[in-house]
Amino acid sequence: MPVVATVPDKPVLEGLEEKWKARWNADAIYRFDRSADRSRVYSIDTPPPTVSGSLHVGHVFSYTHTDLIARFQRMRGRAVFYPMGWDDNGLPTERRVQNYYGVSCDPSLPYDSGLLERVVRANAAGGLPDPGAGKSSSKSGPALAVSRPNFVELCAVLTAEDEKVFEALWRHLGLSVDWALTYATISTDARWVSQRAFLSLVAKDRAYQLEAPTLWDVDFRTAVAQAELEDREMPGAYHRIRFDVRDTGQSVEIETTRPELIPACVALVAHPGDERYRSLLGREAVTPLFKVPVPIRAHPLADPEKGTGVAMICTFGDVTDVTWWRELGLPVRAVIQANGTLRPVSWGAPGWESLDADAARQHYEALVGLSATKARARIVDQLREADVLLGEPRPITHHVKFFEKGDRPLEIVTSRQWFIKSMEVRAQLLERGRELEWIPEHMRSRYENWVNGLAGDWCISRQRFFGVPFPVWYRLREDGTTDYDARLVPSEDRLPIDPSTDVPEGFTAEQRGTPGGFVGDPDVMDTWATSSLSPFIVCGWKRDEALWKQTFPMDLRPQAHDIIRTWLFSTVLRSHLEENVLPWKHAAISGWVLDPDRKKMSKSKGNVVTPMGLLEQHGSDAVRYWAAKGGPGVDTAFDAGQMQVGRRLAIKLLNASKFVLGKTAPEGPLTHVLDRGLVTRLAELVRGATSSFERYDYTAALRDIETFFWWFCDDHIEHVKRRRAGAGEDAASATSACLAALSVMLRLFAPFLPFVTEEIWSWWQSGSVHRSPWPTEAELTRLLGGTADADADRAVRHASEVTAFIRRERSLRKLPFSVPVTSVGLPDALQGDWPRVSDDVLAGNNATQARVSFGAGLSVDFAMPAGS
RNA sequence: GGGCGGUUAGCUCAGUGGCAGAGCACCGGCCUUACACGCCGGCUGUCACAGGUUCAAGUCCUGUACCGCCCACCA
Repeated sequence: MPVVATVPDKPVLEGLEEKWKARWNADAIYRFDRSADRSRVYSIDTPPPTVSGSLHVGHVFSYTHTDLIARFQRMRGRAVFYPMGWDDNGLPTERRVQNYYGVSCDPSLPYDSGLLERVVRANAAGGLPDPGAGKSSSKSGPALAVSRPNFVELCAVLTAEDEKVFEALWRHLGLSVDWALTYATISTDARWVSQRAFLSLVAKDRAYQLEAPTLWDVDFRTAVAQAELEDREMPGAYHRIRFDVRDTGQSVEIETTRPELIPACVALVAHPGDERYRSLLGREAVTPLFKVPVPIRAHPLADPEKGTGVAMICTFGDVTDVTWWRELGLPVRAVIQANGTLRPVSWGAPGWESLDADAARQHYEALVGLSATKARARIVDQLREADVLLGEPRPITHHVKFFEKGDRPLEIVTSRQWFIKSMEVRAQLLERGRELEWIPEHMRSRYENWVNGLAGDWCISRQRFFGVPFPVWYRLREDGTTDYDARLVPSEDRLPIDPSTDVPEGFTAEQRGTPGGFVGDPDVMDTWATSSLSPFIVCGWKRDEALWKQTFPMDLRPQAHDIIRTWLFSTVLRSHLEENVLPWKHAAISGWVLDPDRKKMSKSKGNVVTPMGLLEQHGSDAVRYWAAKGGPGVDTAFDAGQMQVGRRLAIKLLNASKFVLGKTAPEGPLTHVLDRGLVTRLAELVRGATSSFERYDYTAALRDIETFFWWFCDDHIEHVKRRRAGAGEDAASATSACLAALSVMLRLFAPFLPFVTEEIWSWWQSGSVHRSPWPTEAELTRLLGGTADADADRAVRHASEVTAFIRRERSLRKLPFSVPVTSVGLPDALQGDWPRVSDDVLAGNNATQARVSFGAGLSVDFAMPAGS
């Protein structure tokens, strides 16, 4: 049957995105097949981007990688489960909503059902601000205090707008997501899963609440987890300070970078083996200024090399202080409060005993209410006046722990928090990490590094508003204090709840906050406590048993390497604790996009190109081409040049396809050796590309496919085009081979260049190329009569060699193609293949009249133009 | 300080024991009937360094240097 193709006269790339993204949506070609058997399903745990930030070129890069795999698996016949999520939960959204609507959250307020409409209407004028501009664009005037449910409503309204923009970009990029599966981390579903899974952990005693010293951000006024820390280099100074040793007339010197914590000092410590201080152990020192007697103790963590070898233990200056405090059984004498300032204390009262309470009061009065930094400057003056500061402070730079989103160093504040027990399952988590297939393999060590370095259980409570609330209330005693042991939890069918407005079973709303009544847990969960459940959210855990069986454990977790310690780790943990299984088979870790200076592209450097602008400038296929060149886990330079190359490739595909489809000669069996060689080599290409893709090595697949395609255009087409223009058996053979090659190459390119391949496919095929079967060796060898044709493959190589030689000679002699070849000399080795390829090779080189002879090597002569 | 990765052409990179490669850039030529948004060709190397294993090393081993990342490091 002759091919009927509708080929445009001048095919172009412009407009393909608009045309095909609409069609794919209308035809639902990426819809997940709910009837597919588990063995046929390929499920992907897509990273939900933070919608209150901006998508940048790094997202385009890594999400393309996932899409390449999704498209390959789909064409291989898998029912691909490929949802998109939006991370709209957490601090970034909270900040953005506060600024945008001029509101602040007050969890003690009752829900106001009319507030949403009023606030949104008041803000209706003017477009949405730039999502990235959150921090600086705060509204003037006092913030309107709203209840937590109202605040969450506003978050939902604003993030819905952001999500539309994100979705439009992903569609334009050609991600083959099933948009019917989209989820959001603050959605009812996600809150249900978070609360249900949390209650499950509590029931299994895998989660607990504890009042303990916790890493604390004084600006956000919330606890933070180990995974959210980062170290920053800060200027600081060593202050050498003299403490008197009680009853001896001796003194001892310490060095500290935080002299403002002297009022919080509870002990001094030295190494047990440090001879210099052995005689002091067991004695008491007296803190300067505040005259508090503190014990001098020994602990192996005290480093004789640091400072004077004696350290001041404060509650709490750093995590080592916490260790010392706990292991030495020391009292708490906390001065830093939640907002980072020094709180008032009663000198002389229990716990604040002083040998000179008046002096302590007087010195401390000047410090109360000051931030740590200001208090430090003040106390240095006091120490100097008291003549206990030895020498001047010695400036140093040191590393200080920060909340990754914070602006001031973390403090350690005692507070009541929820924790998930991760320490006790550390060994099993390491085992899970070994079970997981990492792409690339070496990323596993990042995970092991992190698990081995865990310092404590995972603190999941945050003193914020926008997030999933803890579904817990507490009884109030008759004296009005909270009885944290008398926990009230809702029945499962009420989830999700908000304990700040919902009422526990058996109570009335009036009993909230009253003696004998109840109070809701004020906190929300860490955003990772929800994100870690993404497989549970998308796969229908405890809500859709059929879907769960069909999709979980998932096949692929794609993500970047910087969140191995957070998202990947926490997901493995939750899946292990809840289902006792690894959440996915493979983890594909993408690299970063680097700017030409080899630095990670970041907004602050002002070098981020807007993704939509990029797609519009180069075309989505071209940008995808560049992205596909970056292998898994490989940081890749932003390179507009590669996008240009991708664009040219797409254009070349249009033109080559136009040529192949332009002649509708009858098809016939593959009689000609060059056609048989083409198909043989094609089968080899398919084998290699398939195996590369199966190993998630899409980069190698693309390279091989592309190389083949250019050879097809440059050599094969040039050889056969004249034969194909003729008639008869050999013309039919050429037509058949070219059509087969085109069909195969379009399908091979389809994951990389979904728009241009779909466009060309539509010229002559029905249905979507993205739903067509991935090519197989078998379909090609069938054309050859059952087996690959090694002789033909060799003949093809010889043909290309001769052509390359003639072209080189023509070029070196600067002769146009119109000057015909008069004679060709060939090595004897070619005698066997030559008769079968000579017509095509000679025709392709304007050499049809040339004399051919055999001898030692290659030679060629041209009809020299007159005058040369 | 611990761990991981990298170092190959001017640039970006591939190369998984067997003749050092691709694209870009640069230079030269060509409108040959799909494509001038094209085609053909050319130039370009201390494979970071030092040692070792091997018939054979860019590739495997040991060490060094530098770059990047992860983790730890607040007295």
